[in-house]
Amino acid sequence: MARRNDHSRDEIREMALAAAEKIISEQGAKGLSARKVAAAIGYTVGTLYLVFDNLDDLILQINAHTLDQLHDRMLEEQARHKDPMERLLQLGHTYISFADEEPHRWELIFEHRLPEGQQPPGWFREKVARMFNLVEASLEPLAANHSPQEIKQAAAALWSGVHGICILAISRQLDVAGVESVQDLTHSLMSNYLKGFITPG
Amino acid sequence: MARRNDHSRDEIREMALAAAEKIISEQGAKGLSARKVAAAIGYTVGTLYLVFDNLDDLILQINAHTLDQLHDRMLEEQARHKDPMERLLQLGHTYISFADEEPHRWELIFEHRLPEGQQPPGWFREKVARMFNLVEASLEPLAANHSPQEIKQAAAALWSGVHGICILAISRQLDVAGVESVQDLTHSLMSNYLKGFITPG
DNA sequence: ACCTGAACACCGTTCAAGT
DNA sequence: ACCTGAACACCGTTCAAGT
Repeated sequence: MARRNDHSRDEIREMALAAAEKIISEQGAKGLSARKVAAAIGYTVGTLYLVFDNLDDLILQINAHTLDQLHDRMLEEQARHKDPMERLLQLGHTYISFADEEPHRWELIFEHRLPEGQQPPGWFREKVARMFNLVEASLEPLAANHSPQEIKQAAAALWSGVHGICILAISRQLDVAGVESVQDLTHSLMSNYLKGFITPG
Repeated sequence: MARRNDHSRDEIREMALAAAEKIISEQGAKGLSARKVAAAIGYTVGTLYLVFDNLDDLILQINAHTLDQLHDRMLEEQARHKDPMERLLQLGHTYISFADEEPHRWELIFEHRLPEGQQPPGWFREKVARMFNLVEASLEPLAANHSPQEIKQAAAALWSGVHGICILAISRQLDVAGVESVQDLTHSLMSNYLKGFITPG
């Protein structure tokens, strides 16, 4: 079973991340374990600790990758529209679609808790901020009569709202609420909020 | 260490739930273990399995209790207002306050995942529905010109929105978005949405 | 009848020892 | 130098055996 020198540090890292993502996608956060990842790439558990600080570190890196994918896709699909309102609404729909297609990986971003008192590293927080900034930037052209502070708050409200729909949809709690189409609900939330926000008085 | 006949089945159940809630409140979901709960009430692990099916069952019962408390408090604090709009807004504020005061217990309701394919029992789903119905009922007097179906959807949108704010606030992701007051954000979300929803045209 | 205590199959993490 | 394999301190869950 000795595989020494078969792979570089970086190769092992990539293999481990890919294997871990597969486990998460298929079985969710509960299905992940260091031993399973190690087995999947043909190494011993100990080897993982040469490449990651611990499981939290590994999960953080998976989440970083997921956030990158999500951000790329939001940019991509938004680029298909010219109308500012449609560009903003598209962000919400892309967010929902992604969560729907990759529920376990999407959930992991927001469910993963670092040990008490520890907070995510700066490079991770920036990836979250970047996504939020996309909402803010897309809202701006629609809200010329508002202060930057008001726009920031509105962007946070919109993102929170869409995010909440995702969470409740994934945990199937919206069934109870008699919701039929999650995309319709998202549209209703965003367009009514925007109508209220933009309309003067 | 033999405690036989010291307590009835029901007493052990209550003691275990109380001990488990304390652990959750203080240390979060990760801090909970069957062995810790057993130790806290002076019994062996095996005893817990005479009283609960498994850990998931225990957590479901904790969550049921938390949902009851939350619902009671929403009713209570709403009763302080007569104005329909204020009654509705109060629901959001109470929801946020509760999540802020009991983050770990509140999180557990929505983070806990049953094993693949299993869904919560009917009595649990009813507790979630009851909370949602409260939002719907409070929205009704404000939306006389809308169909029951539209009101249902609007209630779902409002609840999702407030819920999303809670989640992002607790996981400290709104800091990144430059939000100062969570209660202000909640007010902005609800009042702008309602303005858009109620305003004709 | 009620509860224990030990067992089983798993964990995350560390680190001396092997090649 | 690189990785292993065994160890340590934990898990959830079960169930024969003790009182």
